Amino acid sequence: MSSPPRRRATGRVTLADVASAAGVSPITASRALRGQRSVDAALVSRVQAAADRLGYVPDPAARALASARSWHVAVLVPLLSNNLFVDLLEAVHGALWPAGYQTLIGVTHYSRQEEEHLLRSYLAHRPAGLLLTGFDRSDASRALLAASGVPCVHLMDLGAPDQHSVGFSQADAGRSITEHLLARGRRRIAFVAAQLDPRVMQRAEGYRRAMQAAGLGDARIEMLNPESSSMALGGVLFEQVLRAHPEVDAMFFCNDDLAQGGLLAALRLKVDVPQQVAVAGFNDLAGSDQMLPTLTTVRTPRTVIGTEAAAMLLKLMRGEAVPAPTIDVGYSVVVRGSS
Amino acid sequence: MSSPPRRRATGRVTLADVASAAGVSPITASRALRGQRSVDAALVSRVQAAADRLGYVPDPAARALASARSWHVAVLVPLLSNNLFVDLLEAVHGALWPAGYQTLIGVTHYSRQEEEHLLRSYLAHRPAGLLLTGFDRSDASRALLAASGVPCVHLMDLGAPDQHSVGFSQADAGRSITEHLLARGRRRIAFVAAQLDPRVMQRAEGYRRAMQAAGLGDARIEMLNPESSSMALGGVLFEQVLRAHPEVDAMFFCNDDLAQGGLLAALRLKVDVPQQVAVAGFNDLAGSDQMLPTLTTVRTPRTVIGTEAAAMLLKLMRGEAVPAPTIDVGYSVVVRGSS
DNA sequence: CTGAAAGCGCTTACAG
DNA sequence: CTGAAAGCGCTTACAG
Repeated sequence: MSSPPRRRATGRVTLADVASAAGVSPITASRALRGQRSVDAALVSRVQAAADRLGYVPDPAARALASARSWHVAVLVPLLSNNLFVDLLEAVHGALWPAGYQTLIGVTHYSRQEEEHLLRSYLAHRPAGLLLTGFDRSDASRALLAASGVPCVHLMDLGAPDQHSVGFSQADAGRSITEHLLARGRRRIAFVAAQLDPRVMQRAEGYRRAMQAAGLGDARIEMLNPESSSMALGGVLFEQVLRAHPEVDAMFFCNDDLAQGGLLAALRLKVDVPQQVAVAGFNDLAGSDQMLPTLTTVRTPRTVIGTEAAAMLLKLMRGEAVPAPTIDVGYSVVVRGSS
Repeated sequence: MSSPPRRRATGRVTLADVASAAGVSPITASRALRGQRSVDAALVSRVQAAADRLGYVPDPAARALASARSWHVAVLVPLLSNNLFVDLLEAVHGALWPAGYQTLIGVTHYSRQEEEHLLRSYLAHRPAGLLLTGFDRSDASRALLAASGVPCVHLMDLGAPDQHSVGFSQADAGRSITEHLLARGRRRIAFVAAQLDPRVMQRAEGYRRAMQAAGLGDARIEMLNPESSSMALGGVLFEQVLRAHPEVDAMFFCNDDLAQGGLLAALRLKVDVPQQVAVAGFNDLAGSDQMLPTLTTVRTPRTVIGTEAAAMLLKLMRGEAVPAPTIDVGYSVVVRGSS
């Protein structure tokens, strides 16, 4: 005497339901729905119709388990409170979603440890791909990545040819905006920075190179503050620089939020910008074109970075070849009223 | 003659590996790892040790498939480019992550259709819970939600008692800030808005009630623009209002980014704030305390909303009772230099 | 081009 | 308190 089958029905419309409604086997239904060739066109449309009629939605968990892969792409960014990364994420999502991938967002707060923790967790989900900001990570993170074999593209910065990356040279950009200030006749140029993450320090390096090349290596003034970047901090630093170095005739802030804060502090203190001191920022964030005076800055093409990185990752996930491991999207100096 | 078993090994350390290493059955290992009572303490530590030694990471897909539930919580917000929602997300994530849940972020761009699409997709993943912004959604979305039975908490706004929500009265907040301007002696108060989403329109309603109550119902001036909110648009609207209604002595902008743009336009146009026209915003976004003059606004406690909503959802997901379906976290009027 | 069988890695539902 | 069996819903690998 056999007992009745123990069922654990979830009420879900399954592939088997679709298959029997269409009068084919589950495998054929699966292949038809996934658009695999080698299925008769007539069958495909019959399966498609049955799926539509029944309101079939594939179960991602079952799919992931059976195929040992998923349609998740994890994107790790340092912060969400900087619009830069939001723009990046929107672009990534906009490119990945139509291709059927789901974007998982992780925030590292510029911490190697948090990144490692997130990586471990996301990797357990067998993501189809990974998008990481920059190259600064722990050895353990690197090992996890290598062991996972998950395709990975790095954002914002340019890496060695053995790694995939889409970005631009942060150092060159820092050099260019400094050269712009030099070309405007400024000599006592201060570099003012917060956060001090690796990309900020590369901009610092660019600043140093430009000053050196102009024979002003000795005149370098750097105000480096490890706190997180904000308009309020920008105002504070603006004052500090002027107090410590009244001779300063220009300030290059490592990020626009600092620069905007600096510009507002200048208004408050009635420091004439750009007459007394020119001001430049970095990233061209929202509002920079609205300031008084409008802010000279470096426009960083994060939307392009997001789109191109997603496209590269899509290729890698499909096992296709990518033309080049590194895409340099460049940057541009936007000259406005503050310099 | 039986053929060899067909294996599809993924190289993963599985629960079975842990179990055999610990000398117990997979079920016992599973229970031990999940911290279920009814497992001998000695066994628990043996299993734990084996898991640690082998570097076992549970497979979320297998877990989701077997248990018909997941550890995903989907959060749908209108935008990421408004810091308000970023703060909200950080708070939600901060409360959910330690509890073992993974936050999936979806962006609706204030579109009912996009929300419906996202909902359909996320629901296929059997999320453990859902966090939605506001109450404005399509009938199809409502039906999907109801049919899914997934616990759901609504953010930012207060709903009917049959729905779970954490927020505050947008209308009351709009009324309060208008009353503040009235108390300062302003009479020709303009309401200036963009985006025009439901919460903005509730603030408009609060403005109207306050004006009505002050006997100024006829003096209402409303500048409603459906474009998305930005500092640049705030500047444009500031000018438009002044041109169309030179008698205006105060402007209540529905969001701080607009108000900041208005303040900068005032500087540009040399309109004296607050002497000639007072300015108020909404949300107390980054930079509002840095403007010249500093911006009077409504501080909205989005971090509290995120934390409380996550806590409520956690209870619902565990099947626990919640004290009340609605939590009103309130708001406060922050009076600064612009009014 | 199509399908019967087996398996992915876990947990539920029954037993004892 | 512990376990053998079955099942979750899909896809891979092998046949034909």
